[in-house]
Amino acid sequence: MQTKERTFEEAATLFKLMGDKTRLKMLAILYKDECCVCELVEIFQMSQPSISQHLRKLKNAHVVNERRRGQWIYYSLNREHPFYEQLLDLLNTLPDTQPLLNDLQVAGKRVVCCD
Amino acid sequence: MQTKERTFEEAATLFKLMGDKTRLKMLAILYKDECCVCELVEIFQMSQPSISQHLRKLKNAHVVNERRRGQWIYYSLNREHPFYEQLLDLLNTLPDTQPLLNDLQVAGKRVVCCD
DNA sequence: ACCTTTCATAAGGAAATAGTTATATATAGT
DNA sequence: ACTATATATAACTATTTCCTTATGAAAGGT
Repeated sequence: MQTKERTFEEAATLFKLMGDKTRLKMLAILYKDECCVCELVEIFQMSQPSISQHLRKLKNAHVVNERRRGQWIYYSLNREHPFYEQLLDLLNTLPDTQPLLNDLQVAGKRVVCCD
Repeated sequence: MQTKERTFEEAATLFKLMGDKTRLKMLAILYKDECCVCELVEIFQMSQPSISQHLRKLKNAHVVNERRRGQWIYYSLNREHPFYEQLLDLLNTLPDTQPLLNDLQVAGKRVVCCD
């Protein structure tokens, strides 16, 4: 799975981001589909600021993108990230998070927004 | 690179260990060759307790093995770790650490020990 | 204009982290 | 037995991390 090389600094920064259970699961969820903040709040059952702060860290590292759609701000994996492919490989080794999104849908908590 | 699945907890624990620059570099070094503590102290120019504490964390997570040879205790990657192969893939994307070991050799600081 | 909803940011606190120095333990050599 | 070397552990400190609550800003609906 040889990809581009990088410094220990860069790599450690990325691993540190993935070293938090919440953020890691968050990435696994965004791998399935982009999500807005309130959906993640619902999934994680954590305070909204906490979710926002995790997202900000991921955004600052260019691991995720944000885009506003009306009231909602959607986050998604950044496909332009230099180690995006490698990230996908890692996320593939994690439990499937699709059920979480399905549960959200069933509970009517999935935000539907057509822009 | 599909390997075994694991919980977010397990994965996050491993990534957290790799999220520290010193430990990550340490793993990259052990990927090249087993090392004793004093060699790592020499390479990192850090206090011996600091090195030992990092190694203990890696050992507690079964990422590395230790084995005593006389006065020295050698650490090496644990090939039995459930995600050893994946770890190798990741370490392969990092800068080569062989020069560090060569420098150590040249400086006469490489511990030679035949057991 | 007003109110509601969504999200971000600020401020603060508890816990974890990574380093230090000091000390203890284990092995080797004399 | 004594000394030297290698390593581990304990105790401490400074910094970082992750959460909380409180507040502010942006957009939408009436």
